[in-house]
Amino acid sequence: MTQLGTDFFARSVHEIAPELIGATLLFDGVGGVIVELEAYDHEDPAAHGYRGRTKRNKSMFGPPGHAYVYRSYGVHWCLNFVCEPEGVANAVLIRALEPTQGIDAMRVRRALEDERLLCAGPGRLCQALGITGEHDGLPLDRAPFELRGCETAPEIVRGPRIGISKATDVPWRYCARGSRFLSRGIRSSL
DNA sequence: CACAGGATATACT
DNA sequence: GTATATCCTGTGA
Repeated sequence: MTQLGTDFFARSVHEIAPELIGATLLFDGVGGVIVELEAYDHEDPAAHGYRGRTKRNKSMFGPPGHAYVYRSYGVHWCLNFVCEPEGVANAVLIRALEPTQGIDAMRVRRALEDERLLCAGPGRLCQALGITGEHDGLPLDRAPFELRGCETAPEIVRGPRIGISKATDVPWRYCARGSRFLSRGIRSSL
């Protein structure tokens, strides 16, 4: 298992995104395998960084290899990984995990038995791991975060992104093929 | 399936 | 200032 550090994120989001499928994300020892994510780049009208820096998205403009945590619909927290180059706001939205560690802790936080739904969505995942706005801007290669690559890359399916109204034509959603822990099903478009 | 919940940002008057 | 949209989810029809 390789520890994924700053150098891993020092590349284009579109290279990084598919390589993160199958990686293990832990937060304070709780987490699992990434099975779903989406890429957002700085020329992307659907991305928060597209219209420039604000108080909410400032950590998107910070150094790569750090977390960008934002509040969605005033209710949920969502976790992104900031990618190179610094200062233009490229990031990967983590959308779903397959729970492997600390499952009992996640069940308590989510008040939910069903393992399949513990981390099946960006807001659910943050609730299960206990990630909030306090953790915005933290480095991913240091505690409480832990991020490890996998040795054998899983089969990947790409498709259009979810929950956006702009740039819906680009297939920048990546999923582990056949995973039952996805936030929603995917119809492979390419 | 529809829709409320409610912070943050932008686009209006 | 008000109105509308948003990288979502739980609940109830």
